[in-house]
Amino acid sequence: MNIGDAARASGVSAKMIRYYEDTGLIPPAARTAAGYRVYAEQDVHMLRFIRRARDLGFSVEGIRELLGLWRDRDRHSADVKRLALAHVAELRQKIRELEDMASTLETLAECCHGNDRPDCPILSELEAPGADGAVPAKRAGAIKALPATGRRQGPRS
Amino acid sequence: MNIGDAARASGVSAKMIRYYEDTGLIPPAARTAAGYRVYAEQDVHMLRFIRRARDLGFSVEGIRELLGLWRDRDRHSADVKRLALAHVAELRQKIRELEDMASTLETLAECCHGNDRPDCPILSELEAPGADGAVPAKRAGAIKALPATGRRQGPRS
DNA sequence: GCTTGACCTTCCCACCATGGGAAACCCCAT
DNA sequence: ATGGGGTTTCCCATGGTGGGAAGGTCAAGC
Repeated sequence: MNIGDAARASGVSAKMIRYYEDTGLIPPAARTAAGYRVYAEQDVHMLRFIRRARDLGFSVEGIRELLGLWRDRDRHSADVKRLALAHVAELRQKIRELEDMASTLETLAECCHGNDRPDCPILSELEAPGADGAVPAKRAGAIKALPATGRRQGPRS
Repeated sequence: MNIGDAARASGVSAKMIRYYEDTGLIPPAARTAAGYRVYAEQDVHMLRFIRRARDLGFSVEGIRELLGLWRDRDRHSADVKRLALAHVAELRQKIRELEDMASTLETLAECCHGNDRPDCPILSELEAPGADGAVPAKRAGAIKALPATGRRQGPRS
């Protein structure tokens, strides 16, 4: 199986498969005499594992740990659980931050007439925040525009 | 006022002020004979505006639009409101995706004994998803490790 | 005046995960 | 043998942010 077939079968793009190999997330693939990477069902299995972990929002580093446990037949499920719950905590933290932003902004928008006049409480608040601390004090980064949802190189869509 | 002072006064790091200038988000600052950037209160005002918009999760491009409206005395508050509500919708969308991930993972974790035995439903699900579609089909990117919350160059902390 | 330390300048590099594209090569079917 | 589609490596871009080096500047204290 060539890399393109593995990509289609796993839902991980060929580009990313090479990247995962480069960064040591997955072991180097076998090669044909001509240098083509060759994949077996087992490799596709692993790629699918990775793909699903990404779908659950794990970072590549997180996946590295998950893969370690996956391959370790003597693993303790407690370790997996700990990893998973730590990730859930991160997700919930992020959700809280986004929710704070959204509700603040929504509140401001509700106060805005939304007509053809220039006065606008949203801009006023950005100019000089009210003492009510409507704008949260903490940074959490912009909304990383949802990276093109939907598998880009998935099984022939 | 030099760039360091403007940074402290606005909560935007000197690095980022230069970056915003480079990318045209803010106009080029005046310079001393020696080439030092010089800022007036008005510039700090604008930087604070930017800073607060970032705190609300706006992207730099979004801020570019906000700044345009801010500077336009003939703006329609409806345009500001539309921008704000569109951003709220983005935030809520992202929240939904993260919430899906978190709840899926939490459910799986609840089913995991979390002991010293190797069998673990979390890994099983990653290996081969149950037909219940526990793993969401869409990608939303990993959790971009919360970028160092707290103003890094804030007003003399 | 001279030194010292804090500041400023530009330029390059790194992160993370992903895609785009070029130049070259390979394989298979007609 | 030719053409089309696969593959290889390599470089570049994204977005926002920081780190750091090499060199210029300024102000305070001696």
